[in-house]
Amino acid sequence: MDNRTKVICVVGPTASGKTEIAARLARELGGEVVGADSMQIYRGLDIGTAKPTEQEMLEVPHYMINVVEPGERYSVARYVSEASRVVDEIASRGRVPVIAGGTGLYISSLVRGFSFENGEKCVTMDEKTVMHVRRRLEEMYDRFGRDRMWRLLRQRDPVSARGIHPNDRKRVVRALERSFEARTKGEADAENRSQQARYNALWFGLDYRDRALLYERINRRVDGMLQAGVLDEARWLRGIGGTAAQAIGYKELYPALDDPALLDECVEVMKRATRRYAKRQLTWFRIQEKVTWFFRDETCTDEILRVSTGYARNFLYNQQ
RNA sequence: GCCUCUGUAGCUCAGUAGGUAGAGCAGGGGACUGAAAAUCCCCGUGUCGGUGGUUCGAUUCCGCCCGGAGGCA
Repeated sequence: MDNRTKVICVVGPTASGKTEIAARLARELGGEVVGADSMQIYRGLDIGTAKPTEQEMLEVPHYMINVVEPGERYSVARYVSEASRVVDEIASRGRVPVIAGGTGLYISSLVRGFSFENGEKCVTMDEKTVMHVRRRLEEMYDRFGRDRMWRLLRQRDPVSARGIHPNDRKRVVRALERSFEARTKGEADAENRSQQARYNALWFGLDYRDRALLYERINRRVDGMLQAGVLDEARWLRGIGGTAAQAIGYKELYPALDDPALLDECVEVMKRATRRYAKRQLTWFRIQEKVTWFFRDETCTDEILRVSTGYARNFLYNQQ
């Protein structure tokens, strides 16, 4: 008997219509939406991250959106701990958690219940120390070169080294950081992998059979963001930084803030970055999760809702 | 109408002193466990405009035809 909490997940690339489908699906099922988007987490990044509208959020409760200030650092670890509390709370009221978002790492980690704790009696570095060690390791990487750093990693944490390319500075550095803590990254990963997922999830995915149509939608959406005033958001965000500064749709526009003649070029770069991101999202969901896909150029929204609601009801009430 | 240049990958172009071709961009596939909208890895066959000719062999040389650009009238 499986008594894990049941959740519905709605995933897909940007501009595939997750927001609308998730909200309507939640309404049909008597559910509430939990966002799984690393950038919609931030307050103030509204236009560029295509957040649900006020109206949509009034019609059905939304969580994990607008929860931190842009200057703050955020992470999967924090997301999993905060979002799982929200999911449990929704379920405890007898409502259905509908987790929707495009950040694969966040949603997968939440559903599987990855633990990022290091164990109670273990040595865990505090925030300041971590950042200091990280900076030192980055300097070393640049000075001594990727091969020496990768070999060092292999020595300290062979399991992680096997899965990390020497060119991937970010991961080599992160794994080395962990190698100074009690459990290495490799050990922690293996432990997480061996556990059963925390939630019993039914996955729905949105995509286009014809990739070109998705890309057209992305291009049009970017044009729409410009009209809606992303440039102002970019101007405001530029002075803030933090994890939010990584968001697509702002950093690409910075050059145009100083020289408006560069706008067209910046917009092209922004569109391309968004297209590539969409492709990465698809790769993640196709491979990492067992998703039931709906193709938006094949099935209309109402039909998708009708079918997915049916599957979801069966999953929630008739199984086991 | 005449002269010159030009037609090669989705786009911009390189190249073969005749042995069926390669870069950049676009694009495709993949990895991913405390930064993830981040970070990283892999992937280049296309009637070389069409059609005749020379040749063992033509995308490459020659003729004609069809596009495109410029110049002269």
